[in-house]
Amino acid sequence: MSAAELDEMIKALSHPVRREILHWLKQPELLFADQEHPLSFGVCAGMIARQAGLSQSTVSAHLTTLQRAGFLSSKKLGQWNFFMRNETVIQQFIARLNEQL
Amino acid sequence: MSAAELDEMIKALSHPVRREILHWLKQPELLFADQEHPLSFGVCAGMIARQAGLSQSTVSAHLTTLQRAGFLSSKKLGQWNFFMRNETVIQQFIARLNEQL
DNA sequence: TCGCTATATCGGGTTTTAGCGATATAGTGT
DNA sequence: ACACTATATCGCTAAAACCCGATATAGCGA
Repeated sequence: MSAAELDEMIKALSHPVRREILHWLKQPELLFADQEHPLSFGVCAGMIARQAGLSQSTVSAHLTTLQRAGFLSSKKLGQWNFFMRNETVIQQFIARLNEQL
Repeated sequence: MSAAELDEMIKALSHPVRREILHWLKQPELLFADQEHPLSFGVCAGMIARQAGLSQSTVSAHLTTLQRAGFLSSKKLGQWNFFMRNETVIQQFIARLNEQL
């Protein structure tokens, strides 16, 4: 993980809504049990937008930010885009922060 | 550590210069060995400014941000203000991030 | 094809952040 | 008191981030 990548990751976490999204996706069954598609695919963007209470475009941008930083991966199925946490990256980030800080 | 405090801490880390400052202060003897005052007091603002290569006022603001977030503490001696890392807070922050994220 | 849904991207207005020089505050030494 | 040093704060401009509605893209179903 380069310094530039670390920078992008920390910036991605510097917005409370993005941290919330990451947190929600830790246990999707708590908040998104009503999703029509299996949660094993991830959680689709619309449900996350509804939970956040922000506009669709705003939340889409937040998801893009989290994905670009590497914290989320996405899987496109039909017209839906499902997002899930990238646990490996998250752990690497914490470890890197631990030694870098 | 409240959610608002965590937010302030992450925002404080979201600027690369502020992360560098924290890093420099981890082993002050590597970069600030020429300080006239004992490094046990911390590192004075002027030396940090010189190292950062930014204006005095800008670096002073960065130091204030880091201090408000709790990452740095300062000790005023005469006309100098010495800054040092608050290791306890830094470790608490990492731990909190680990469980929150 | 047409209409509907889900999502991404664009354009623009508002807010926040970063940087600087100038100034204020305060300590030091003469 | 005066000059000098160290640092914080102010006032400002520039850049970045945030949010929204509107539009574009693409899949789905009739």
